[in-house]
Amino acid sequence: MRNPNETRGAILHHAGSLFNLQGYKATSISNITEATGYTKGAIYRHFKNKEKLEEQSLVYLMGIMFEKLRVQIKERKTAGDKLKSIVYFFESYVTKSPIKGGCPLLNVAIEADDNSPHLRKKAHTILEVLKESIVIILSNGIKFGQLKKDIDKDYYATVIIASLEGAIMMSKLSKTNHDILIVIKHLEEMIEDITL
Amino acid sequence: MRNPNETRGAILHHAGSLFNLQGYKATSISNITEATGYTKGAIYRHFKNKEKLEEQSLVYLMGIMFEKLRVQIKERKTAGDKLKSIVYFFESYVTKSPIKGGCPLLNVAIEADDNSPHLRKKAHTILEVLKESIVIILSNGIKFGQLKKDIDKDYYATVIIASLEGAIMMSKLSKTNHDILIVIKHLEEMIEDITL
DNA sequence: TTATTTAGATACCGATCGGTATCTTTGTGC
DNA sequence: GCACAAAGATACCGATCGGTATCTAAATAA
Repeated sequence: MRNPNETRGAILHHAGSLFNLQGYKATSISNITEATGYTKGAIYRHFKNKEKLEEQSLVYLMGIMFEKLRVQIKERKTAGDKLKSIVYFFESYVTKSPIKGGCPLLNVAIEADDNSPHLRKKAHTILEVLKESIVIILSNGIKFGQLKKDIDKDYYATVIIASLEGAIMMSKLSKTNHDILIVIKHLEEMIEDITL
Repeated sequence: MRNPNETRGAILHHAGSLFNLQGYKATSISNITEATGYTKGAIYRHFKNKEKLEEQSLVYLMGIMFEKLRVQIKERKTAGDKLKSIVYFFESYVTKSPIKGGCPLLNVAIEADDNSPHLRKKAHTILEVLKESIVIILSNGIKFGQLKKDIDKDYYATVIIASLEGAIMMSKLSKTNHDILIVIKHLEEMIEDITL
């Protein structure tokens, strides 16, 4: 009946959801005990303190997102289609987010930049991983003759991420997907421009 | 010696700074008493409760930003230059932000979307004002023959805001202006494309 | 079956939260 | 100069915060 791994997973799951929805600082341990049904004793057995729980929850959330994204990318054959699948993945944050509260990277970046250096550092690494995975798609696209040869990979990776994250922010405020659909259109054209 | 207007202004100023830097929920009334030198008695005389103080502080912050932006825009003659001045204004959030903590609109949008409906609503209005001011520049640019005739104004306004806000987020994590400079380059080219 | 370890519950800690009632001090109109 | 109103300081409230010490109950090894 008792399963420590399952308990730990349930805590991470619910804590991650709450952190992403309400914010890290704004979510209390009590919120998490209520959501999980476990007590403080259980939480503090599995996590040294709230700071560590925040870190692990962020890693857990991003693990989910990257896994979903990886599946989407893998389904497509060409670099252009792979890039577009990333774009559509971000649109899902708005319309049918796999995790309530939208993009965990955006959320943690805004909350953790000045205070919470531990979260900021982790978020920065996550951003680098995301950027790098786009760069790799671009590199392979060039190698396999699907994309134009002399494009600035860092440039396109940055523009894609920035405009999508910004659009998520706008869509959060308007509560529609109007803004992100516009940005998607823009990025689709941009991707077409570098496709051979 | 005693000046209620000055007191109110000082509270708004310091509260606004702290809210923008640490977050609204994460900033306590005590933080504000320490920053201002005033006591709770003074704060609660001028503001009904923390919620109202948050709202007024946001309005105060955005007032500063819009005023600075307005000056930048007014200095330029053509629509293209006016648009670029907006872009450079956003870059200043990263390199020499007029307010610590970066863009108040981005910050409040991420923190206030799910909880704090009062802040979310105000933030949404602010976003609409920002978008509308870009649309007006585009409209005037068309009217005065500086921009191409049949451009989608909403499209360009949205792409500009989204990519700049997203770039600010990225620059916050990397603690450099690398990302926003890339986005600026992208937007400069985009603006050139619609300039006659 | 029993001894031992470990997962989780319970009860509590001091600190801090937002908020308020009350008091003192300052400026103002007469 | 005096009465009054407004500004701000002080002291306190109950609730909640993150965290811990201790206890009970369940799984495991012998």
